[in-house]
Order: sequence, then structure tokens, then C-alpha cells
Amino acid sequence: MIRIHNSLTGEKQELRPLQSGHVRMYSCGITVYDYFHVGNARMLVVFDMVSRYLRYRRLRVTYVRNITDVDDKIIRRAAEEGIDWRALAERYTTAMHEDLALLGCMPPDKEPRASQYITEMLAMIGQLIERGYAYVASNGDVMYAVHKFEGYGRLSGKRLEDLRAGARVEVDVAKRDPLDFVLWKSAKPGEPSWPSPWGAGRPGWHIECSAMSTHELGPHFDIHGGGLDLKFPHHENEIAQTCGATGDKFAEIWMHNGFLNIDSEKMSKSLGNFFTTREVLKQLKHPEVLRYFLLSSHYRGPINYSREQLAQAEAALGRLYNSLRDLPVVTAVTHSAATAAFEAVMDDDFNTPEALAVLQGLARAINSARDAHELDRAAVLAGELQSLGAVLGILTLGPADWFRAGYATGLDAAAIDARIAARLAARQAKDWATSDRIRDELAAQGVVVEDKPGGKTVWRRT
RNA sequence: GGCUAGGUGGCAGAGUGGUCAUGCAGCGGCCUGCAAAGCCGUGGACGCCGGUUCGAUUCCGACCCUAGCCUCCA
Repeated sequence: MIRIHNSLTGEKQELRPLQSGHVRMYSCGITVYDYFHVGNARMLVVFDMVSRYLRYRRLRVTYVRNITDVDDKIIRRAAEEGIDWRALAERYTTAMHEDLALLGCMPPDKEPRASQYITEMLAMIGQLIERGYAYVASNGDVMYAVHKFEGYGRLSGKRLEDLRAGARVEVDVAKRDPLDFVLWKSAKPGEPSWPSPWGAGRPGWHIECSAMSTHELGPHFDIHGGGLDLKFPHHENEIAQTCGATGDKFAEIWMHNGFLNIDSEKMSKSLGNFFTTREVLKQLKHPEVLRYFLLSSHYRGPINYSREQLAQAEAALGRLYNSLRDLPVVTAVTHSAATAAFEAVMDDDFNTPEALAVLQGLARAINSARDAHELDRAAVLAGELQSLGAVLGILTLGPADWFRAGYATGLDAAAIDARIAARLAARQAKDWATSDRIRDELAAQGVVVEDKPGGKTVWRRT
């Protein structure tokens, strides 16, 4: 039984797919106006992990993650660079796919782009007007009349009067209520626009996700996810739109991942305190380090980004890889106590920190077996460790590749092997001074030398 | 101001009404020419004040502090 914390109720509930054995999930993807930052990466990794785990649990999963490619920011950026907005969106979509592949995120089953769903959006807006939820404002924009939707505020736990009291939105005379939001913006000069029954214009942000999710997954599906910052108003608005237009229930379970903070402050583009995933990955031994770091705290809590944390993640991940070294590959799937423990903690709202603890325990069991010269048992456990790691999207490399991956040191493998050979000769002559000097020199260049039993010497990059 | 999360050992981070998280770092031992890696062992924690309880880090209440949302944001 898989239990998931539902933001809608504030409680964990059992996942019962609406269609037997088939989980339909949607997450709000990113707006492609720049390289995505590490906070975005967290959301992408979290929901990739969720879809991977559900599949591992033998559920069929249809995962839809949209791309917002029509948006104020894209239009502004494109204007700044003097290029077409489509070209800008295309550039960062390509970059996003490259970075996602490095992060080990599986492609979603569907990746709809907002610009290709204008027809569906217009249909939905039409339904909303027809049902009395939306109106054409004095400036030609189509607005959603928030007070018409009874459940408005349920997801975010807000009441309309509280929202109005704390409203910081500037007074827009075209709105009948300051909380109303735009479904369709009438065309401005120099901006992209599409024809519509209400005049040329372009969609508001919120309607995009409602139209895409409804079109791809239907008006009632299992899981809707996204970052905590989308809970209000974006997801609240999505509910108002989809439920208002379709009269159906929309998502059963809402999942929100916590923020990635930097110096205990939310990382965001608007605060300017962000690192792009692209630049961070360049500084790491391997992208899996970032993935391990992102999964090392529970998805709902905050996580603080720092170089020290990444270093700890690298050490922890390295420990897992170290346990896998020099063991025969076993492909047979085993079902030990560790697998049961892994499933138990993951079933309970995707407790990845506990799951990683299980993997660490498995690593220790492997090392103990190895010490006891029980290599067959160690190999079986190693196969289990690797297959459980794969569920989380880690341990996908061969251990040798992991240890030879690393920071540029100016030394290639052949050069290192030559130094190792020289050191081995010195060791055989018991010339410890020379041996240690070579070891120190290699260490200074990021290469750690380890002497193994039987006169074997191995190396790894730090 | 309203609403929502959270405050755990040197660092990070789970969890639980009464024996274990886990990783990194530390300490002792084994192994090693010395290391590294590994193994074995080990110290150290639950913001503050009350309450419930045989017993609370875990439940309840007040307080302090932090973050987030209430405006675009994963």
C-alpha cells in the first residue's frame, strides 16, 4: 500500500488509482526562458523519482509534464535579445532536455507545450464563460471570477476575505474583484497573439496547465504535482478552471515539493540567488552527486544548498560505489530484508532519506561479506543494491567508471597508470620514500592511490 | 496582519511514547611498510516553559525563533 501526503487534505492517503493499476500524474514543468536552476532541478528529480517508484511497484504510469513556452518572461527575453520568442523557447527547451538527461530524469510520457494547446485553452475558456465563471473585462481581457467558484482557496487553506485583506496586487480597474485572474490577455503590439472569439490575444499562465492536463489525462486523474510555490495561486487557479469548466473533480492527490534554499532563503530567479543546474553540474564529480543530494532529504521539506552538502553527498554516494567495486555482476533480482525495508519506507510517502539509509546498510553488509571472504554473497547483495539504486536513479554507472570520473586533473588514465607502475617498482624495492612521493604527487592532482591485497594497486579520482 | 511549514548531536538529515536511523566529521582498535579503503567498537541530540503519562525528543497548550505563501516563481 502506497501512502502519499495530499496537500488538499493535509494528510497521508492511500494511492488508489482511478483506473485500476494505472496512475495518471501531471506536474507543472518549467518556463523555458533560461537554463533551469537547482531549485527547478529538485522538482524535476522529485517527480521523476515518484514516477520511477510507482513503476517499480508494478503500476502503469502516465506521466505528463508540460513546458510553458508562451509567457511574459519568454517574450521579454526574446525582445531583449532581438530574436523570435519561439527561437528562445526552443533554445532553452533543448538545453533543458540535455540537463535532464544528465540528471538521470526519464522523459515523461507526454511533454505538451503550451503554444500547441491554444485551441484547447480557448475551448476551456469558452466553457468557463458559458458556465458563468468567467467574464470579458472592460479592457478586453477574459477574467476568471474567483468568487463564483465555491471551493476557491481550499488547496491553499485561504479564505477570500483573508486574501483580499492581505492583497498586494495593484488595483486593476478592469477586474471586478482584485483576486480575479486573467484567462486570456488581449493582444499587445509586438507580442505573439492568436485569434479568439474575444479578439486576438494570448493565454494567461494558469489556463495552460488546466487545458494540457485535461486534454492529456482527462478531467479527473490521480496525482498533480509541482513546487510549493505553485500551490497558490497557480494550483488554486487550476482547480477553479478545470473543475469550473468540466464539472469534474480534477486531481485526487496534490503533491508539493519543498523549496531548495540557499543560506536558508528560497532560491529563485527573482531573488537572483540562484545557480543554474548546468553550471553546478560542471563542478561536480558526476551528476549523480546532485541527484543524491536532492534525494537525501524528504521531498516535502526544505533543503539547503551548499558546496559542503554536495561534498557530503559525493562522499555518501562514493561509499555506495565503493561497496560495489570488483564484484561480479549479478543480474538475478533478489528479495531480501533490505528490499522489503526499502519498499516500506518508500511506500510511506516516498521517504528517500530512509531509502538511502537502507542502501547504506546494504553497502555495509556487502563490505562485511567481502571481509569474511564471502564473495558470492557480497555479489548478490551488490546486485540488489544496484537495482534498488536504479529505482532512485543512482548507481547507474559501473563502479570503475564512477571512480575514474572526476575533476579535471591534467592527468589522463594512461599517465596515472604509468606513475602507478613506477610506484609499484619502488615498492617492490622497498623504496618507501619514492613510493610515498609518487603517491603524494598523485594526490596533489586529485588522484588517490589504494594498495590492495595481492600486490594490486588501484586509483580513483577524488 | 492572515495562513502554512519547521526548530534533532560538530555538519546534514530520518524517525519514535520506554533498546538502532543513516551519511560526513571525531575518537579507539584491526588491517597496511606507512597510507587509503574497509571492518569492529565508541562519544554526542531532540528550541524554551508548563501539562498529560509509570515514562515524552515523540501527545497537548503557551512562548521564542526561522522559513514560505498572501505578487511572477519548481
